[in-house]
Amino acid sequence: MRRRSYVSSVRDVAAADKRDRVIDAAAKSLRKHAGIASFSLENVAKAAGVTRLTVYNQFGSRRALLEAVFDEIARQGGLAGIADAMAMADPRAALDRLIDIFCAFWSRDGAVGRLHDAMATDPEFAAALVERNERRRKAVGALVGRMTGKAVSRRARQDAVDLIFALTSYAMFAMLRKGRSAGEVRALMKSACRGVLHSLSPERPAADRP
Amino acid sequence: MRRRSYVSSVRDVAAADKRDRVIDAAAKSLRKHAGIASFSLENVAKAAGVTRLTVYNQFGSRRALLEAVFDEIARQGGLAGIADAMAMADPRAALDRLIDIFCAFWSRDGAVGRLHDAMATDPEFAAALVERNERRRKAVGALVGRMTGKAVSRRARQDAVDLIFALTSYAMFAMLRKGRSAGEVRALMKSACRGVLHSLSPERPAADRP
DNA sequence: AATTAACTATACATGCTGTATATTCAATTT
DNA sequence: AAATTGAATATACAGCATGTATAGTTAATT
Repeated sequence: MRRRSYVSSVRDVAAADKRDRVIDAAAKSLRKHAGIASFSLENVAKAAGVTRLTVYNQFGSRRALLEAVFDEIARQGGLAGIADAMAMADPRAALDRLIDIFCAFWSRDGAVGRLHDAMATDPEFAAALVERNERRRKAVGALVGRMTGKAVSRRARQDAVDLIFALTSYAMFAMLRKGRSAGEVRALMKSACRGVLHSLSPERPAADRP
Repeated sequence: MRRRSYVSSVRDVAAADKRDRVIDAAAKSLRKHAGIASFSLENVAKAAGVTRLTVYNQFGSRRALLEAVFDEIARQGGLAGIADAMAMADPRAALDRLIDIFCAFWSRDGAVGRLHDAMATDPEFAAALVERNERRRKAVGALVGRMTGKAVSRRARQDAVDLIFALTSYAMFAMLRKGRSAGEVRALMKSACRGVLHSLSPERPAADRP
């Protein structure tokens, strides 16, 4: 029974500190090991110098820890620049900027790839990441909307948005990464997106029409 | 010690039969359950009416069973048409045909998606599937080669091949599937691939050049 | 000085993969 | 017909994972 309340201070700081240590250890483990399969709370706890139970006290579940790791990486990850990009006058330049931002994010930390792998085994975690990706989808949708006049059908616009969303996904980044520098991947992504937009634009030259 | 040899007949037939039953049960389990996480040899064995040990006797490991399921689906999957497609005179038409074939394959059996999910947790299984996908990569490479003259740089050709390979992957199919019929996905994939090839072709109109 | 809350130690339930051993039993071989 | 073979079984075990439960420790707060 709780009769006194006991709020904050040194206690909370120490807990937050330990929490950070656990997240760090988890990220390091994801970065180090080859597959998500070898990621376990046991190893993370050991690496962080705490008990496995402490991890449960802090995060509640494996899934919650993974989400915390993702959010921490996202927090440090330069995604703040998105607002600036969206504020640019030219929507095409803004899309290029978005691609820069997300490619930097995808390549920033190797743990990101493993977190995407975790989507395969944990549907609820997958839903959590999908939800976080909606921000990108919305951004792409807004930019495509600004680029296309009313001559373009709703359907064609939706196709373009979905295509660009897929082209700028982590899955696509990972597929194109093999044999390329990060810069080359960025350039290729931009080129591919331009191609999508090109086939959409009403002022395309006659030679392009079917 | 073996002193007599004892070859084939009713025994082998029964074993092959049971093997098929196990593969069927595994495919059904993959189709039914939401995630690859709930796929276990225990459940498969139970569903197939055999012991878990029988599964091990037949396949040796969880991974080998998954590979067997994939190969069985591929065997029934209409991939035989690839040779015909490659024999077509027009490489662009051939690519369209390839996209039809692979989209049909991706959508044929829901288990295919779960098998791709299994790549995340089992690197060796992932390698096995990647190896099976090389056939598609080679086909795309050959078609792009036939489409491009020597005016196109090796690098640009490689970019096009990788982009089309990625655009025709299961991952892309799955991403575009949401909110679309299989036919719409096919059409969208074809359109996207045409866009890639378009930006590559030397006889493109002046308006397209940077 | 009493109380609170985070952390720990330990144990347990459950489920998975993979290996080992002994046994059953129908099909084959001699 | 009798001996032999081999797939399938029954049963057990080791190892590792997640998640839960209980009781104890310790330092900050009231």
